[in-house]
Amino acid sequence: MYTIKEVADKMDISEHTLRFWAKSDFFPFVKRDKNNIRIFSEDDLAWVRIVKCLRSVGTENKAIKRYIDLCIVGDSTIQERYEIIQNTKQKAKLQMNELQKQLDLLDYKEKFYQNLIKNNLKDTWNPMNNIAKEDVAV
Amino acid sequence: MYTIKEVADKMDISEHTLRFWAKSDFFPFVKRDKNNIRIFSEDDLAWVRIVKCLRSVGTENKAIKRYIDLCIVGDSTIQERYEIIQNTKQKAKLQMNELQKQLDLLDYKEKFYQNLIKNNLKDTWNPMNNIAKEDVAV
DNA sequence: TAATTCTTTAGAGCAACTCTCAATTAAACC
DNA sequence: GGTTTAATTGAGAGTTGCTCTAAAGAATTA
Repeated sequence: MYTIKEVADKMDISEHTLRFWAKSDFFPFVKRDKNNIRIFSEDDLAWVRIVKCLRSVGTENKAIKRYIDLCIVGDSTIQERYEIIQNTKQKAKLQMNELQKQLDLLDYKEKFYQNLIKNNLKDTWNPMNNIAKEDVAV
Repeated sequence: MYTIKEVADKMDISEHTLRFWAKSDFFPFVKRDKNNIRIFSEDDLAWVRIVKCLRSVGTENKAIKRYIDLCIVGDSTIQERYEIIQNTKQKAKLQMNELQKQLDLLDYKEKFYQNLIKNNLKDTWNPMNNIAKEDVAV
């Protein structure tokens, strides 16, 4: 059993965000103690985990709520939930490819600056051509 | 030479976003034609590319503007720009790891639902335990 | 000439946080 | 027992980064 702060630390999500998510009905089964304090069970942590997962691959909060509502309905929604997970996975893979491309560009940039520094070169940039020619590639 | 729409198509960024970035002074060298229409050169595209890169790994717009201003200053800022790129690359790598973890969870979820469907099983979820036990792992 | 298309700017609207603050309660200290 | 300290709560204001709308002005097309 965890307080919201413990969940925040454990899952690396801010308390503010967890409260915002709670207010958005993302954790419909979290109980309160006699002082109205939220107490997360291990099962509740699994909900936090899937919400964090969906959110961190860009799923809109409205769609997350939809998924949660489907879970609550039960068996009859298994197929739809499966499709949501499939589509989300597909989106996440595209994000991977995109992120790798950006990493490649950062890599190129890093080497570009390394070369300038190592050889004590001047940046060939000037206001007339906007950017160093060597810097345009990739 | 490209209009903003052509840049939008070419770079897969919305016109709205490009205009917002332009208003944020991210493209200080884009010229206008006699009708005040923005004309992006190939060099300007390189700026768009690096802005897109920094943005898509989560760099704040204020920090992007700082990087651009450093570029404009010229040679004396090469070291600082190098460090920005290094730090950004590091951040992007962490994002890769995180994204891979979320992909792993989606993978697990996908198989979980596949199994339910294939074997015509019922979701063991019920309101008393919040979530299917099989669904808690990872 | 009129309608349509494209671009422009200003500014409203929106999603998803992020932060502040006052109220409540509990625990720790004097 | 009284009081400072710490944690949690909800309401609501503020922020970031878009996203969309609307009106104005050219240019192209019918």
